[in-house]
Amino acid sequence: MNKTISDIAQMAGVAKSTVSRFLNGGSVSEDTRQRIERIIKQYNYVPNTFAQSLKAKKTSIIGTVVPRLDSFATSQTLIGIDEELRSNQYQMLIANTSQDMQREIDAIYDFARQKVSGIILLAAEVTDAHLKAAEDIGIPVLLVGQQHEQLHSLVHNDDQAGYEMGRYVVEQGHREIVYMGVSEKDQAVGIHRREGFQRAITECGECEVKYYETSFKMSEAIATAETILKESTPTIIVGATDNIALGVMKIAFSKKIQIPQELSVTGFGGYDITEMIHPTLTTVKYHYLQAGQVAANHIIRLVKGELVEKRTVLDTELILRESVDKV
Amino acid sequence: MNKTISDIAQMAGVAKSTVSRFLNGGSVSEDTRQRIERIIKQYNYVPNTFAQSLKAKKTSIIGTVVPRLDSFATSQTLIGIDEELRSNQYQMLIANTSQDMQREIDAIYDFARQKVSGIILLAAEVTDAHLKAAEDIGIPVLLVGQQHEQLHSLVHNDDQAGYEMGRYVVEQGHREIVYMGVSEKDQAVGIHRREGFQRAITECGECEVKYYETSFKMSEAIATAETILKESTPTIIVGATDNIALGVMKIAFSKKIQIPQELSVTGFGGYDITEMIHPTLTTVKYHYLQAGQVAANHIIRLVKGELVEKRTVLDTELILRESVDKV
DNA sequence: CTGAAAGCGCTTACAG
DNA sequence: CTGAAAGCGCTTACAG
Repeated sequence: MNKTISDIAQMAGVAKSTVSRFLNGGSVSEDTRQRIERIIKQYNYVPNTFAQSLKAKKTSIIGTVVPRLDSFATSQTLIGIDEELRSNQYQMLIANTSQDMQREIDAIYDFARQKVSGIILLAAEVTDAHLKAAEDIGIPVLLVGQQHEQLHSLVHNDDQAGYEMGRYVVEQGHREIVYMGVSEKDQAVGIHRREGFQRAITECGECEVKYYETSFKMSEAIATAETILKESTPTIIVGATDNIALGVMKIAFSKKIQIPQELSVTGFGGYDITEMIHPTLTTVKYHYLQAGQVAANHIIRLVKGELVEKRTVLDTELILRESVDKV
Repeated sequence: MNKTISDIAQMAGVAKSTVSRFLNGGSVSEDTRQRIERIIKQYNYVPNTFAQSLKAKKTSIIGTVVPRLDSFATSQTLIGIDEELRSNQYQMLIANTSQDMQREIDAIYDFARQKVSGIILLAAEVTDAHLKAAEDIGIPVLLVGQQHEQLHSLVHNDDQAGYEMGRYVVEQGHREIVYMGVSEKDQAVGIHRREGFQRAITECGECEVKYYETSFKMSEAIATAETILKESTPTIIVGATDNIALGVMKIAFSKKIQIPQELSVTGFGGYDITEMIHPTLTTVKYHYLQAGQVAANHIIRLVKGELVEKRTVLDTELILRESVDKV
């Protein structure tokens, strides 16, 4: 039922190679151009993408690997990628790996098999298997959210984020400080963010902070926070993510601890939800949407063989809201 | 660099048609099978999907059209679809339309061009253009979240959800009831959900409810709620979605109206966030993940030409939490 | 500017 | 069970 290039050629009274040339912007006579154009419009002809790809051995598709779909950061980044890709006539293919490392690796190979032109990898952790996969496939790969010297990467300035939050906490007079972080396997969040924070604490001179490790899951954050509040009486708890901060707020509410009067709380991320709740959460905003746009832009340039800086760092922004009190 | 079926055939000392037959589960002698298998494994051969699709004129891809990526409902549904598709060897392609109706239509045609086997359409509104597109392409389409007699559809039981919430509100003794709904263009939410609620109110006999229309955006919900609270003093505000309820809570907090002591609030959806906040929100849980799984299952059956009920309705579940007081 | 021919990597009847 | 041949719908040198 769909017309092929041969049909169009025949109806326009030319050879199919001429139609192909027209389609691909080659030079054809004015007369031919008009005839072909008319027929194409009339039958609403669109080239078969498979046949094109089979010849070209490549596509205009960028594959994006995400660890999970139900996170603010992922959604926003994907939207940014999609927008930018679309306006450059690229398509986005999404592979969700549900935080399964092996599926992440598989997804990279799968994308290669489908001849995507480039891959954007939103990974929480970069292993040797990731590096090997990236090397094996011979397709540009861009890492987002983490960095690695062997890969092009785009990161948020976690060090700055941590540092600014640290300075603010110190400035507000807090001295009983607790920081709830995550595993160092996630270098960006587990190491850089925390180290930035620590830097501010160190500069303070007289300040100290107690570190606890928890996970990205709110249920675990709640459990950890409960333990913390049993063992000590911090004036502020800094959650390494907004979700962790939400967990802290939750346990505080149930223990009738007033925020921020009795306990200040902060997060990182700048999720929409942080300004919907009460009190609104002081946090560091990460520009996920922009990250997505820049990522798309970079991968396209890599695909075209253009030069792209090996590592791009996006600024973050401290957002002061209601969940922190001065002591 | 990638091996083709000819390479494999040659190395195995057979014809490529034999390799193809082997690949597609046709009968080959034990001896041949082993030889081919060995070579394939050795070179890690994977068939070129374009060539396959070009011949087959179809793919194992299901296209999913979503109005937005940054919504709990969408994320959960997508995860469900992805899971189920994956375990049936299908792939998911996502097209995000950013709530742009035209892009929704375009996406349907685009998918058809890419020869997806089926399309899952998460639309808030079904127009004639949608119906025409579905008809034009000659590919199975499954509507999720809305229903239409011309299309296979999968919906949540909005009527039941509304009704149960209505009964609960009445049982709790509320008589100053406000319902904040959305446009009737969204039939599921704008009409069915509200009508279910109204049914419970009508059955009550002595009850009444004032309806206001707002939008899915929290900022608008906040504005609408503010107006409502200026004009009247309801004992409960029922938001047609959790986001609307969140908007109500937000304005209540800022006006120092205690929830639920001075004002009860409820929503619909069962978003994760509703149990992270304080007070936790009484709502009706929609089983989005399951909806995604069922949707994937149905579209696969439609693709295979199997019989699928025209309309499937998923139960909802009233979740009682802290945001409602008895009066 | 235009067209005939070869070829991309598969699959599918059709013979044998 | 196996293989030669045709064909899916394009693009790309190569002649003219």
